[in-house]
Amino acid sequence: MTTIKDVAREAGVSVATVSRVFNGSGPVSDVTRKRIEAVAATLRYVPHGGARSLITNRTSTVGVLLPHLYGEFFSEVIRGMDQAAQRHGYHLLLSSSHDDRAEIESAMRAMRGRVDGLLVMSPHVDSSALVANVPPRLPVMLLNSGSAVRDVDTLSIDNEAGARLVVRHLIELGHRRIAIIRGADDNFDAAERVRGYRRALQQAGIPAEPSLEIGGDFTEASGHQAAMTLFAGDFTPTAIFASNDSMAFGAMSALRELGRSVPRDVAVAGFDDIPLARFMNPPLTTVHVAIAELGARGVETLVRAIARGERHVPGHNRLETTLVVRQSCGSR
Amino acid sequence: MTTIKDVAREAGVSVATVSRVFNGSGPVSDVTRKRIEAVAATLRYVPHGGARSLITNRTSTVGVLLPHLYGEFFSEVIRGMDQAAQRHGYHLLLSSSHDDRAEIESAMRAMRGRVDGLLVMSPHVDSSALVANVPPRLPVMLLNSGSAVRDVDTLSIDNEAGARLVVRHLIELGHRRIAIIRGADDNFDAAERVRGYRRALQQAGIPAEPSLEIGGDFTEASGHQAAMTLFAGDFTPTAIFASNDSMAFGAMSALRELGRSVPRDVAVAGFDDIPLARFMNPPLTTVHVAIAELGARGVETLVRAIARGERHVPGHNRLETTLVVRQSCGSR
DNA sequence: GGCGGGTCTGTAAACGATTACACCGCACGG
DNA sequence: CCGTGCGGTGTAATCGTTTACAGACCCGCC
Repeated sequence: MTTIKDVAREAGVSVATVSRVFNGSGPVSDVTRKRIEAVAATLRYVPHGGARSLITNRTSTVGVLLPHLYGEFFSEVIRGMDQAAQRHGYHLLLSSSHDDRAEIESAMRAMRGRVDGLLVMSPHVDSSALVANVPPRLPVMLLNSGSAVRDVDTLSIDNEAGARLVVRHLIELGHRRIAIIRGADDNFDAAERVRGYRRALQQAGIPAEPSLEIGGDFTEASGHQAAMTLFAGDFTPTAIFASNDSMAFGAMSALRELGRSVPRDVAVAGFDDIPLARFMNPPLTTVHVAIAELGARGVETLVRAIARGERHVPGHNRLETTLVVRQSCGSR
Repeated sequence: MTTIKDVAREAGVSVATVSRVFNGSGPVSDVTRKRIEAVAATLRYVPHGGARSLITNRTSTVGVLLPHLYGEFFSEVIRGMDQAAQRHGYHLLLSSSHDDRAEIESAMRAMRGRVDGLLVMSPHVDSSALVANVPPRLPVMLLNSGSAVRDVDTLSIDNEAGARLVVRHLIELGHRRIAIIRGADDNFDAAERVRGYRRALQQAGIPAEPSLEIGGDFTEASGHQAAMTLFAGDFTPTAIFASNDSMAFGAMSALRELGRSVPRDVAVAGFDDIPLARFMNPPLTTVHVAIAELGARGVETLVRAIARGERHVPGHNRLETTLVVRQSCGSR
C-alpha cells in the first residue's frame, strides 16, 4: 500500500505538505498542490484511516451493538442508523447477536479505539450494569433498554402506550376475550407491551385471564405456535394481540390452518408496523413505530453527544406510537 | 482514557511488559502478571484497537458495502455476515445505501486502513470498473455482482436456474399465460431472473409475450402496482412469477383487492424464500435462497483470502437454489 | 569459578498520519 | 535599508501500540 511518505518522496515535498493538500489545511502553492495531486492519483494513494484517527482522536465511526437479528425490523433499524450516520459523515461498526452481558461487554472492549461512541440496543440485558463497564468517557446511547440509566442517553419505544392503544381498539370493537402473545420473557419491550395490555383491560373493567396470556419470542414460528395453543383449549379468544407483527403473521397463518377466518372469527393485531404489514392478507391492524427513525435518532443523538463532549447532558426519550387500523380486526 | 503507559507506570513496569501480558506473548513472571492485571482492572484499561492495528497491520474488520436496504432479505444477509465474522474474530464495518459507483468508491476509500478486506454487494453497478479503483492489494469479494471479474472472488445466487425452476413448475401446472414482475432495471439479479423466465418458456415452446413482462423494483408497493397493471389490460395472466418475495406479497395483496383468489384464479410465485414466505396467506411457493449463507460465505471466503494473502487464488461461485412448493400456485 | 542458557524485563524503533513550530524568502511600508 | 508580516514549506513530536534486540539475573554444570 502506498503511504503518505511515498507520495511525498515522489513529489519531492515533505509529508507535511502532502497532508496539507489532503486536508485542505494550511497554505500550499497551486503548482505544488497540482503536482501532489497528480502523484497521489498515479500512485493510487488513499489516506490510512486508522493512522489518521490515532493522532486526531476521531474515528468518524460509531459502534453499534445489536441483539440477534431477525425479520424486517432490524433491516429498518440498521437502515435508519446508516442513513443518519452517512448524513453526519460517520460509519457504522456493527456487531450483533449479543444476547448476554459478557458478550456485549467484550464487544464493547473490542471497539475501544475504533469508534467515537457506542449505540447499544439491549432489550434484555440490564443496561445499568453494562454502562458501568464501558471504557470511561466514551459516549454511549441506549436503545430500547428498559430502565433509564442515569447519565446516559436513552431512546425507547413507548411500548406501554402503544399496547394500550391497540387493546383499547379491540375492546371498542366489542371484544372481551382478548389474548396476548407475549414477546421473549426477558425482553423489556415485551414486558412493557404486556403491561399496556393488562392496563387497557383493567381500565375497561375486564378481568385478567391468565390462560389468554401466552408466551412467544417475536418470531413468526412462535406466533404460529401460540395461536395453535390458544385454540387447543376451550376458552378461546375472539381477538389476539400479538406483541409484534411477525408473531401476528404467524398467528394468522395458524388460524388459516385451523379454518378460522380473520377477522370474521378472530381479530388479530400486531405491533411495529413493519412495511409488510399493509400487504398481509388481510392487511394487519397494528401499532405504528417509526422503526428507521429509532435508529436514526439514536445515531443523531450520539453524534451530538460526541460533538459536545463533556458539556453534553444526557436525556431520556420515548418514541411515540400510533394506531394503524387496517382490516385484520374488522370494524364496528 | 487510560493507555498502556498509565498501566505501566502504575504497575512499575515498562509498556512492553504490559503489552506482553495482554497478548500472552513472551514470558512474564506470575507476580508481575498479577500486578499488571490488577492495575489494568482498577484503571479500567482497554487496549486501543486503532493503535494496535496500526502496528500489527491487522484490523480484524471487514468492510461491507451494501445497496439500499429493504425488507427481510438484508436482515438475513447481515445476520449471516455478522455470525461468520464473529466466528472468525472479525467485525463488520457497514455502509449501505450505495447505489452508484461514485458512492461506492468513496465509501471504499473511507475504509482504507480500517478494514482487512472489502465485501461488496453491488447488484447494479458494473463491478469490474469498481475493482480497478480499490486501494491496491486490499482483498475484495463481490456478492451478486453480475459479471465475474477476473482476479476477484465472487459469489452470486444462481438466479437463472432458480427462475427456470419456478417457471417450469408453473408450466407443469398447466399455465401458459405466465407473467413476470421484473426487478429493478439495472439490477443483475433481476436481469438473470428474467433470462431464466424466458428460457423456461422457450424450452416449453411458449411464445414470449412482452405485455406479460412488467417492471418492478423489488418493493412490495411495486409488486402491488405491477399486478394492478397486469389485470387492467385484457390479456391477463393465469400465473405471476414475481422476481422476489416482497413483490409477490404486493401482487397477492393487489389480487385480493381485485377480488381474484390465489391460487384459484391466479397462481403467484416468488423468489428468495424469505422467512416470512411460509407464513403468508396462502403460503408462498418460491425459490429458496440460503440468504444468510450468502452473507456468511462471503465473509468466510474473504477471511480466507485475507489469511492467505498473496497466495490466494480467487474463484467464482454460485449459490444453488431450490424450488419450494407451498400453496400459492395450487397443485395439479 | 566461569560459562552456557534460560527466564524475565526494558529500550527504542516502527506503524501512517497530523500539526506546532521554525525557517526562508519576498513584498511592502516607513 | 530595515523591520514586519505572510505565504509556503520542512522538521520533528506525537498518537497508543507491538516487537526486535539486548541486557540483567539466576541456575546448574563442568
